[in-house]
Amino acid sequence: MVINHKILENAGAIIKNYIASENIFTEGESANYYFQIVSGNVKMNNYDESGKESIQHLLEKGDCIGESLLFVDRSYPMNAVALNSCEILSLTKEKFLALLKENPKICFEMNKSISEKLYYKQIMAQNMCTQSPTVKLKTLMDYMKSFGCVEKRFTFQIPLTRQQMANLTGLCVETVIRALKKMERDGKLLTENGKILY
DNA sequence: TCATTAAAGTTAT
DNA sequence: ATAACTTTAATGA
Repeated sequence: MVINHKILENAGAIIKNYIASENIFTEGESANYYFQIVSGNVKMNNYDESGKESIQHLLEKGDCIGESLLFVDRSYPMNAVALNSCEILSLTKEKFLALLKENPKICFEMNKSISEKLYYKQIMAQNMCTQSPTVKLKTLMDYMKSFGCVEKRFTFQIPLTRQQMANLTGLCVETVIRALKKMERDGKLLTENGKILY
């Protein structure tokens, strides 16, 4: 969790509820709130001209959404969409910035949060340029696994659908499936009724 | 080699 | 039930 729940509520944050596929914000809007997930999952995405979806980030409980836009005078370059029922704490930009000014510890946590997302972006930016689909998927899965507690081989279940992995890497689903099968053949991962163990 | 299209099977809502 | 996801196969850049 980036900011303590109580602190946020004391600062004036309220809980908003969202249903699956509901937009939290959309591309082009200006950022007026700080959002932090209490429960549920959220994706940040874009669509290209042909309608193909690209997923920027997948977020879960404790993560904040689009916080970097609160520090620059720009509109959102992507959408934030609830993947399931979500409870999200929201605090106005003004109150959020005031909270940071008077609380260095929270400010530090915010830096950590933004840096973590930047780290992911840096890894993926390089990844997207690499040609090989297996390398792209390996990089993505290594990153996901780095959050898992257990380090044993084939114990971490990738919490993504193949469709999501395709949208995260810019590959098409069919290529993801073929690449994963190849990796399974090469003993890089295990599969258990569709679930990927890495 | 990978994307695209199509078609069919499977899972989740 | 219906939509979303998975898989296989054929074709083309």
